[in-house]
Amino acid sequence: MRADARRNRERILKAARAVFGEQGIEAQIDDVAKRAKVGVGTVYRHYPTKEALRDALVRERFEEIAGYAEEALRRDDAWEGFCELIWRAAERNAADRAFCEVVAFTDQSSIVEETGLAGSTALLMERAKALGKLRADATPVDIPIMMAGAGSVMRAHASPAVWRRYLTIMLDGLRAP
Amino acid sequence: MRADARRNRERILKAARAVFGEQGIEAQIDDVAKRAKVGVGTVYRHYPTKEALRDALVRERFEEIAGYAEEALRRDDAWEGFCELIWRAAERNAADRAFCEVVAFTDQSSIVEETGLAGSTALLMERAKALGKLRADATPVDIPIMMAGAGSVMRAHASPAVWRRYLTIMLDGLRAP
Amino acid sequence: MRADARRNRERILKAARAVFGEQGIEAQIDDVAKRAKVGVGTVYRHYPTKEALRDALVRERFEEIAGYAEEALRRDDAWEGFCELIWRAAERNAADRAFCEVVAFTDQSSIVEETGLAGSTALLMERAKALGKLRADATPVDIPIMMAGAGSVMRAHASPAVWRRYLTIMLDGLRAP
Amino acid sequence: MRADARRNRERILKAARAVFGEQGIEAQIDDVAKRAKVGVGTVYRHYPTKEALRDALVRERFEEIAGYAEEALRRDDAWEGFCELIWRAAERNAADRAFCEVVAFTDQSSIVEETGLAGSTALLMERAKALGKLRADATPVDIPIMMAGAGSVMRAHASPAVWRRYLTIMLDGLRAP
DNA sequence: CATGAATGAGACTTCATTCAT
DNA sequence: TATGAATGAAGTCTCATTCAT
Repeated sequence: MRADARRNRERILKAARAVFGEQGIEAQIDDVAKRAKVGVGTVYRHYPTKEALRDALVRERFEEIAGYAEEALRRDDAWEGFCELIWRAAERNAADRAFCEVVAFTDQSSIVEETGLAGSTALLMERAKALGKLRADATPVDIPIMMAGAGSVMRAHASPAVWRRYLTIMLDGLRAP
Repeated sequence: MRADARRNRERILKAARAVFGEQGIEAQIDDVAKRAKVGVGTVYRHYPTKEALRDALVRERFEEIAGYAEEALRRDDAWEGFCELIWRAAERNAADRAFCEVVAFTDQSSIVEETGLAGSTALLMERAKALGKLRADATPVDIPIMMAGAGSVMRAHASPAVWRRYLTIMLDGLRAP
Repeated sequence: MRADARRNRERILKAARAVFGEQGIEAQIDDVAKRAKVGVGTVYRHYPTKEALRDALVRERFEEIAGYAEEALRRDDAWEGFCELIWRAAERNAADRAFCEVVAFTDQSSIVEETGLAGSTALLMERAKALGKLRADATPVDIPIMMAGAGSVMRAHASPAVWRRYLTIMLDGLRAP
Repeated sequence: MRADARRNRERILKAARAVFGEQGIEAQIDDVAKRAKVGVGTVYRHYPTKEALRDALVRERFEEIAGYAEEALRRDDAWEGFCELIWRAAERNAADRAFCEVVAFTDQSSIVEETGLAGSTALLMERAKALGKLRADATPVDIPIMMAGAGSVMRAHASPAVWRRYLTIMLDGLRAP
């Protein structure tokens, strides 16, 4: 890919992050283009539909979170790693309106699978169960569920205190009795 | 209000319940009117904006749930009453796409307040705490939070098993340690 | 249908006739709306797609021509009736750019069938053959063929003399040897 | 012109023939470039507009047909030569969607003139008239007319039988009575 | 009061052509 | 000279809301 194309692609992604983050999935491609100081056509050249752009953003974020999961796996206490993963992911997502909307309303399990997040989380949870700290019946699907829930709580209630409270309860619910 | 006007209002509400329930907030007023066998103008006469109609539906549902809360208050064990309230509300909401979307994405606390649901729940939770069954730091805002979470889980994952699992974890998280 | 709706529908059709006639199938719906002094939405209410509007125009014209065919059937000499039909249809179409384009490039046989033009023409041709004036191997499909040919000649060559010459040759070709 | 430039020009023409032939005038320059394995810029360097490229293709074809006309002139019977010319040209054009569209909708007489096709045809027709086989009032403009008609028939009706029938009638119409 | 036709801003997307690399 | 990324006007269609009948 040519240097200028890569530069533009970056600009578009950056602009998209901002615009989607502020306005949610309803954000307009024209606004993204304007923000990126690029013609609409350029946006469409890189991402052939609005959905493609949105998915790129979502995937990017899940890749980042997959990175957190890798780090969490390196911790001694898998349960603590698990909790930290959840908290870090949530902190990261809190300001991103579109991401919250997407995970809250659509099943993103294929992306979760592809980014390796599913795998790492499964491993992490198994270990946490082995430690007797995670409830035995917890499953990897609980993660998307929590994220969906957290996403909507974040969208519906401005205050971080509210979603933090939500996560606290949720994690307590997941702790082994 | 004239008799026919009241009748129309009822028809509109009924149609709106069906249409919004099936199609979510994106549903069109025209469809509601068509279903109600009424002109769009009539819908707008009763509910000046789409939001007004949606709010009427939401309020109606919260009033129903407030009724459940009243019943729950009459039970001997407040914690059991609380759990039952949550489960009944969830069962009720599960099939209503628009309701899920609304509670998942917007703060409906004023309606919750006005319908008396806030008050009953507060009382119920106090009693459950007194029994030592609800965690001491639980607060009435946890209810809308749970509903937001459940709403999004319901929208994102078709299977009832998924949101039931979600509620189970959530209620376990709320149980006194 | 309400009086104002019918009036608008008429205005739209009239505007469409003019705009499509002048600019061909590429004409824009916005222009039709502007010409009809009506919002775009109104055009789309009456004709849900551009194609629907175009088809309405085409059908209208074929109905008119089907009327000519009825008249032609009432003439004593079927061959003369046939020729007259062709000439009248051509005169009618000559000024209509979109119609020429449509018949020149797309098979409109279903509309030809539905308007009854196919039937009348078949009858007319049978009689003309019985008189020994139309070549025995001529078939009703030759009509759309002639119209396609005439349409393109009309579009490609401004002068009426050119397409009249075309029709003359064509009809001579159809005359019994 | 440099050797590689000439080579590119050839590749572009070849690709354009294929792409326009398949998709008609609506074909995109990008597709031509892709097929030619060349950048769009290169196409535009050789042919400054889409029309220029299309015209090059049309001219090329008319030159080929002019060659047929030369051959036809060498035949003993000018009328037979004329008929053969028409048939050969038609067979050649039938598979070329863009060519059909161009001749069906635009007057290409200047190209017909420039390629010498006009001259050869005029001569051929004069001779055929002298033989008493071509109708006396036939003129060289009848050729583009027939081609326009045939082009549209070819586009509108998939089956070769249909346009062959068209040409048969047309040639019968041109035969001296 | 009821009706439903009309409105029109605004959304997404395409593609001929230009121009930086 | 070649490349192909960038441009952006323009086109189709939608839908919340208004208003004439």
